[in-house]
Amino acid sequence: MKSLAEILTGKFSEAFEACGYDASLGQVQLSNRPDLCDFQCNGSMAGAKKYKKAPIMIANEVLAKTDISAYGKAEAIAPGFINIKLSNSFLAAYVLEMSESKDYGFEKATKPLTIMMDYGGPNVAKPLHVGHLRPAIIGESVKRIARFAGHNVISDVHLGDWGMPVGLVIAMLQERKPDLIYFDDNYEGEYPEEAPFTVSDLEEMYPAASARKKTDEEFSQRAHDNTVKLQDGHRGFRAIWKHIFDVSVADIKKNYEKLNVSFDLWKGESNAQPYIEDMINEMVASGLAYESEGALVVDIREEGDSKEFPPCIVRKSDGASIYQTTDLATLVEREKLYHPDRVIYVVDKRQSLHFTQVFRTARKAGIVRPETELLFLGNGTLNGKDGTPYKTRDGGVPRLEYLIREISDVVYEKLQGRADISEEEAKDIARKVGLAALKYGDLSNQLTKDYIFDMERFTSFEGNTGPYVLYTMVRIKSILAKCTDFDGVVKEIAEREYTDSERALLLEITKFSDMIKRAYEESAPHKVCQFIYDLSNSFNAFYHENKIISEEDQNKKNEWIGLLKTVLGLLGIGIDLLGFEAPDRM
RNA sequence: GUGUCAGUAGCUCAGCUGGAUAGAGCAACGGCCUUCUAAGCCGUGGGUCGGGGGUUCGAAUCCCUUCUGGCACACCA
Repeated sequence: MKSLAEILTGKFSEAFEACGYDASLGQVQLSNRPDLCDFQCNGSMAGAKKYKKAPIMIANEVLAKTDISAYGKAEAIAPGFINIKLSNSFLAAYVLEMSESKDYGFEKATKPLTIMMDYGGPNVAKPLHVGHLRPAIIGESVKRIARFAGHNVISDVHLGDWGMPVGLVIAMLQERKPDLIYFDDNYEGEYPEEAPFTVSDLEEMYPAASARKKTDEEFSQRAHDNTVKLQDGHRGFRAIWKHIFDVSVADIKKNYEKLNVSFDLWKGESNAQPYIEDMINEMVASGLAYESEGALVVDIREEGDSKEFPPCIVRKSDGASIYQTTDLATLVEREKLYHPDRVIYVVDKRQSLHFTQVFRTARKAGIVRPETELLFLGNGTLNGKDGTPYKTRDGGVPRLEYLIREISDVVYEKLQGRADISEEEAKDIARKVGLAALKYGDLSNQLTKDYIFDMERFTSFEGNTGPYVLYTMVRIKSILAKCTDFDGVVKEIAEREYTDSERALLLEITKFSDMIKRAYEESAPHKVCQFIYDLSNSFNAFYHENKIISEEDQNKKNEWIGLLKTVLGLLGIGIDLLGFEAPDRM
C-alpha cells in the first residue's frame, strides 16, 4: 500500500507539473500543526522565488488543478501553505485496508539485500558487562528492522577469542596449575575433554590476570608470549583455548538469550586466522603494505582528508596479528562465504578510527567489492548519573546479568499481593516488563548519543517507557478477551461521527509504513519507540473516552474491536522490532 | 594540538532532508477509580533552542565564528 503521504505527494506533484512548476514541489508531509490539518504541502513557498510569483498565488493555482475530493479537502493559507484535511470516511477506509493487508500495508524491499551484522564482540574469558549492552540491543533491533523491511540479514557475534585475554588466562593457569598436561611440551597424546576450570573460575581469573598485567612485567610478558604461541599453533595452548571458548560461549549465549538477542553465526577472530597469511602476502605483493617502525602497515590517507590518519597496522613488529588484521581477514571470509551487499558494525563509537582504517584498507586491498557498503554504527556510552561510564557502587563494571535482574526485581515486587497472578506468572511478567524497560529506555535514545542510565528512572515505568506500551497492549488484550462474540471483521464502514480521540488514533495508525521505512533507512530504532509511544498515547486517550465493552451500537462496537486488533498488531510488531515481548497481564 | 560528536524546560530526551504557536516524559501543582487493569487519563505552570554573526520570505534545523564538555589520535581489543 502506498502511504498517505505518498498518495498525496503523487496528487500534488501532478498538479504542480500541470501548472508548469517543478513536480518536486508537490512534496506532501505530515502536518506540524495537527490543529490545522493532517498533511501539508509547502511547495508553493519553495517555488515562489524561482517562478517569481507570490506563494499564495501558486498555491491557489495548484489547488484549482487538484482534485483530492476522494481523500479530503485542501486549502491555501497565507503565506502559501496548502493544508490538507482527510475526510473521516477515507481515513477509516484506509485503516481498514491496512488492517486487511499483509504487514499492515508495508511493502517489503523488492530487491532484498544481503546484510551482515556484527554487533556482539564479547571476549571469551570475560563476562558480559554493561559495555556489551548497547551494541547488543541496538544491533538486535537494527537487525529485526532490516529483516522486517525485507532484507536477508545474517548476524555474527564476532567473538574476541584470539587475543590477549586468552594469553592472560593461560598465564594465570600456568601459575595456579603448573602441572596441567597442556603445559607439557613433550606430551603428544589426546587432551582431556573436561575443561580444567568452570565459568566462575574464568570470571575470577581474567580480572585477576588483567590487574596483574599492569603491575607485573614478567607476567605481562608471559601473557604476551602465550598469545603469540597460541596464534602459532602451540598444541597445548590450542587445547586450553578450546576449553575457554566452549565454557565462555555457553555462558555468553545464556546471557544474550536473557536479553532476547540472538546470532546466526557464532564466529570469532579465530575463524579469520586461515585467511591472514594470504591476505597479507597479497598486500605486500601489491605494494599496498610496507614496513614502518618494524610493523607492517597500510597507508590509508585519501585526497580531501581533513586530518592526518595514522596508518593501519596489519602486522605488529613482533609478527603477531592485531585486531585490524582479524577484522580485515574476517571481511575476507565474509566476502568469500556470504557476498554481503552491506556489512554493518554496531560498536562503541570510540572505535570509529579503527573502522575507518579497516574500511579504507579493505577497499584499497580489494577485499570487498567497490559496491559493498561498509557501515559503522557507533553507539554512545552508557553513563551513570555523574556523566562518566556507568559503574557499580564500588566502582566496578556492572555485570549485564545484574542489571537485568535488578530491574525485573522491582516489577516482581510490584506484583506481590496480586491474588490473580501465580508465582510462576509473576516471574514471567517480571522478566518481560523488566526487559521492556531496559531496552526501550536504551533504544528510545538516538544510538550515537551517550545517555545517562539512572536505575530510578528505569524502574519507574511511568510515561514514555517500555512498560507503558506493554500496559497498553495488556489493556487491549483484556478487552478483546471479553469480546469474543465480536470478530472485528468489518465489511463496510458506516458513515458516522468520529470523536477527536478516535480520529487521532486512526491517523496515528496510518503512519506505520513511513515510520518503518525511515527506521530502516536511518538505522533508527528510536523512531519505532516514538511510534509505539504515540500510538499507545492515542489509544489510551481513546480508551478513556469510549466504553468499548458496553457500547450498544453493535456495528460500531465491531468496528472498534477491529481497531483494537489493529492497534495491538502494530504495537506487537513495534516491540518485536525492538526485541521484547508483552505478557498477557501485568 | 588535530579531528570528531554534542550543548534544546529544574532533570532525562525527541525535533535538525529549513516552514505556521519548539514537543514528550520525569519532577511541581490541580482534577479523575460503584463503569473495559490508575504501570492510566485530563489540566496548569515552566524555554535568550550555549553566545555572536551570516544565508533565506522564513533558521533549533544550513554556513562561519566563538565558548563549554565528551571522545579518539601506530603495534590493547
